[in-house]
Amino acid sequence: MSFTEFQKTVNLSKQRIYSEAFAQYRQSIRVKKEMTAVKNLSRIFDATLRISNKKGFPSMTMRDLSRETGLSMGALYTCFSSKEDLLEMLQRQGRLIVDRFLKQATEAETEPRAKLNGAVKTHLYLSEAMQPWFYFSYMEAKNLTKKQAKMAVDSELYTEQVFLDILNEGQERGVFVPRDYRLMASLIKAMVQDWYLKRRKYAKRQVSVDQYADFVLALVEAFCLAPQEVTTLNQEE
Amino acid sequence: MSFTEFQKTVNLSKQRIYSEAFAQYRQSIRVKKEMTAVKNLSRIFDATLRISNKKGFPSMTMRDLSRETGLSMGALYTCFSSKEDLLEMLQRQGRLIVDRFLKQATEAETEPRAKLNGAVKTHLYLSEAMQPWFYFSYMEAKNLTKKQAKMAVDSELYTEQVFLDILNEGQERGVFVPRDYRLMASLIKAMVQDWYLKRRKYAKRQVSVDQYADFVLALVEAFCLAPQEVTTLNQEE
DNA sequence: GTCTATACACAGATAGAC
DNA sequence: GTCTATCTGTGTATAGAC
Repeated sequence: MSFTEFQKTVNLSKQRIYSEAFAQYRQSIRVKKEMTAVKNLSRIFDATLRISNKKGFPSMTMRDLSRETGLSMGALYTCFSSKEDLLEMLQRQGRLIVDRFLKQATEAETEPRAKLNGAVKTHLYLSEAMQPWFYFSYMEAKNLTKKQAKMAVDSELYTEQVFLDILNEGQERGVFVPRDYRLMASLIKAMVQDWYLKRRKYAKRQVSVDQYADFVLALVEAFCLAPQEVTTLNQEE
Repeated sequence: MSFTEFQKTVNLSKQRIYSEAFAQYRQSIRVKKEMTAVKNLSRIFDATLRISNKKGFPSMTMRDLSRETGLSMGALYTCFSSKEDLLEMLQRQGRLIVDRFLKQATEAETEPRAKLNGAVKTHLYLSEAMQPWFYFSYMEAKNLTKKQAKMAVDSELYTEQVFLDILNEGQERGVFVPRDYRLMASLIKAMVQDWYLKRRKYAKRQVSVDQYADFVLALVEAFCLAPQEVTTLNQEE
């Protein structure tokens, strides 16, 4: 799947998930009509990401948010019960989308190299399609409650584990040579993160997400691929 | 130089630089005796890093800082004129140390592979010796003034340029094969940053800074080294 | 449901005693 | 030089009119 197609499916699923978010938070939300709630919540989430990614969530005031959304303070507080509650909702709905996409994507391939390729591309595509949310989650991790922070760390470790499992399986099957794959998985994660953390730098240099993905994969394979696989690769070309 | 030796030289130079910081900020500091100022400033800087790296600089209150340093609010404000001023001083003194060490380190080697090795190790050692400051600078970049933010970005690009120059020179001399070295330099930087951003994760897994450095270098060389260099490498062993 | 006006808490900063 | 007590601004959150 190309990135453009991927982007579309993410946007579609966003709408569904906003509705689900409303259902889940119905208790803590005063607004009763779903349409109003979803419409406002999506504006609020977008505005929160825009403002927070400029000056940080703790420095974003409710008056900032009121200005950016065009809603009054009163209207804002019918959608959430506190600033902390807003953070939690934003956090949760983002993870909902991410989890859904990552789970479905890892099931497609079976061959280790194709699996690795798929995993890296899915992660990069997803972080590109939801860049503001990924950036926000990384930078505001400190402001989360203990429970929320643990979930954030867990989901990061889960990602790493996906890479690690693929690398280990590849080694067992003789596709990859023995290496410290724990460390390798961490570094793949680090490189994937750099893509959304330094989004502007790469945009300025006109590096596309596909170029980035291919480069990271080539780098990792140069280090991990067994010699016979490299030969196979050359014959294919 | 081993990391332990490196650590010592950094600590020595810290003392000198605190004195210099005092000299530089003499105008905006009310305290007159150098000894008092330096003693307090170093306590304040350390406490600021400790608190901010837990909850973020904007969420750190002056009362937090007062508690952590054991100094009263009044005493704090004799050392700096505002919270923003404190941020600027901390930022500047950190960069002073970093610049000094990076400049002196790049001059030592001439051969491309040794140069790359030296550059990566110096960066990792320095970020390890001053981990709280590096973490702080990365995370609080949003809170800096425009001028300060530009300096932070510049110094990041400078680092990348150091790696890029080494890689390009290596390619010209036939030690490295042709690659997109702009992107390669960015990824090296990303991996170096991951070391100080995820300090706890690596500590928990008992990965030492030397292990990390060696792994990153092996990964990069597997991708960039010309075939004849790999042969040379194997013969050496 | 949405607005305006306001309550209340707490932040940064300083004055003045010692 | 350092302390305690206090000023003033601004942030979150809500009450009540429309």
